[in-house]
Amino acid sequence: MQEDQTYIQDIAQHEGREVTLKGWLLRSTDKGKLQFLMLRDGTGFIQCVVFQKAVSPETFDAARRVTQESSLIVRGKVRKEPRAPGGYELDASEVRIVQLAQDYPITPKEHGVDFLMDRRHLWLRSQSQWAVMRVRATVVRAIRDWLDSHGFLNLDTPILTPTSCEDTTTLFATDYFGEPAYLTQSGQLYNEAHIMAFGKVYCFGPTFRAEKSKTRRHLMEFWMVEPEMAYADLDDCMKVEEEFVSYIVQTTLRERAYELSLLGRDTTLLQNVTPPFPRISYDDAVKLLNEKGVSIEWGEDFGAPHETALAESFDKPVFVHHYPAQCKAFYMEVEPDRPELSKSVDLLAPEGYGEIIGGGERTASLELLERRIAEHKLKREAYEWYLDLRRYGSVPHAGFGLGLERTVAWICGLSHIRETIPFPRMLTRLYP
RNA sequence: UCCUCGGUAGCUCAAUCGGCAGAGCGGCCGGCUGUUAACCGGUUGGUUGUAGGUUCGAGUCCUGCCCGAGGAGCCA
Repeated sequence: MQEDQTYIQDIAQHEGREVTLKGWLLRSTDKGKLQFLMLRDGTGFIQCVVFQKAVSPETFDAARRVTQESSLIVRGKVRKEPRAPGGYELDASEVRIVQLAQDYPITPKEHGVDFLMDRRHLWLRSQSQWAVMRVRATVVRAIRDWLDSHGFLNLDTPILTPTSCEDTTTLFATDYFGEPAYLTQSGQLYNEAHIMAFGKVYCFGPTFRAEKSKTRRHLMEFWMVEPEMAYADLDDCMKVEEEFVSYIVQTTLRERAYELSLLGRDTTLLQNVTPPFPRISYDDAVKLLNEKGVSIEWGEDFGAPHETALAESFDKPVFVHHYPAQCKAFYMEVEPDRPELSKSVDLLAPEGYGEIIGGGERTASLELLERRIAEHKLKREAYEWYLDLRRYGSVPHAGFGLGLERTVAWICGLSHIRETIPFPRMLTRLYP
C-alpha cells in the first residue's frame, strides 16, 4: 500500500507539520552542503531544502544525485518562507529517488518550437504548459457551468458524418464499411434537430478541418462548443454570447490568477470583459476599416489584418453582425429588408486574437433553404433530414460556435494556438 | 497551395571577401548554507539537413530534394 501523500496545492493547510510529497524534480540548485530541490507533483510547485547536517548520508546523497525530471518522494516539515517561490518551503528529512532520469532533453534554457513540439509529451511538464492546461480545464468547466445553469441541455453530435455541415471547408475522409464517412467539422445541423426536441442545447467536442491552414490561429483538430436555441433571433444570440464569454473570462481570472501570472499575462484588458459588448454592422465595419486605411470592398470577407484592425478600435470583444450572405454558410437567415445580408454575427477578440465565435440566426424557411442548397451545389438527398426540420414545426432559431483553443490562447495571451491543447494536430504534425 | 526566412555540438546561436569548426548553456569532475534559467574552476562535445556541381580550397557560391518557422488565403 502506498503511504499517505500530501498534494502541494494543499500545502498551506499543513504548515508546521511533517508531510510526504510525491512528484518529480523540476530543477535543483547545488550549493554544496545545501541542496534546493524544486518539486512538482501536478498540483503545484514547492522548493525542498536539504541541509547536509540535518539528514542522513543516504538522503543527502539522493538529493545531490537527483536529476531533472527524476521521480522522487520527499518527506519533510512545511514552513512558511518568504524567500521561497510560492511562499512555503519543505525542510526535507528524507529524500527517496523512485527513478533516476537520465539526460532529460528539455532544459530550463531556451528551446525552439520544433524541438519542443517533437517532445510535446515531455514539454507538458513545464511550468508554462502546466499553467495553460489548467486554464484550459477551467475554461471548459466555465463553459459547461454557464450553459448547464442557463437551461441548455448538453447533447453531443456525431463525429462520423455522411456529409459536410458547411460547404466551404475540406473534410477528413475515412472508410465506413465501404462507404465514405467524414470527420465532423461542426455539430450545427444536428444541433438544429436537437433544439426542435429539447429547446436549448449545446454540443461540445472535437471538430476537424482538413484545411491547409498554416497560421497561429489554426489546428486541424480543435474543440468547439456550439449552443443552439429554438425561438431565438440574432439579437438573442448576441445577448447570450456576451454573457457567456464574460462569465468564462471572469471565472478564469478569479480561479486561475496564479497560472496567468506564471504566464506573465497582463490581465488589465481581460478585467474589462463584461456585458454589453460593442456591436458594429458589417456595413459600418467596412467604412471604419477604409477610414483606418485598411482597404476592403463591400462584399469581401474579413481577413486576419481586417479583424485585427477592427478589434483594435474597441477595448472589449466586438460583435460584427450582418455580413453579406455570400460570405456565410448556406443555412444563414437573411435580413428581410436587405436580402443580400445574412443575420450572422462574429465575435472578435481584442489584442489580435481574431474571431472566437461565429454564429447567427438560421433560416426557418424551407423554400430559402432548398434554394441555397441548390446554389451551393450540395447534394440535396443528403440534406433531406435537415429539410424535415423546416417541414415539421419550423421556428426562428439561432446559435453559435466558440473555438475553445482560440479562447484559451486569448485568455493566456499566447502567440500561437498550438500550446492550448495537449497534443495539437497541425498541417505538418501528427506526432506525438 | 503561395510568399519570405531558416537548417552548424544534446540545446540556443556565431563563423568577416570562399581560407585552421567557435561560444554560452547542458552533461561530467571539483568548490560553495539561500539558490530562483545560481555562481566559480576544469572537462566533454561536430557526417555543418540531403544529393550533386563550381573551385587549389565550400558551413559560406550554384542546382534539385527534405524538414522547419513567420505570413497570406480559409476559418473557430
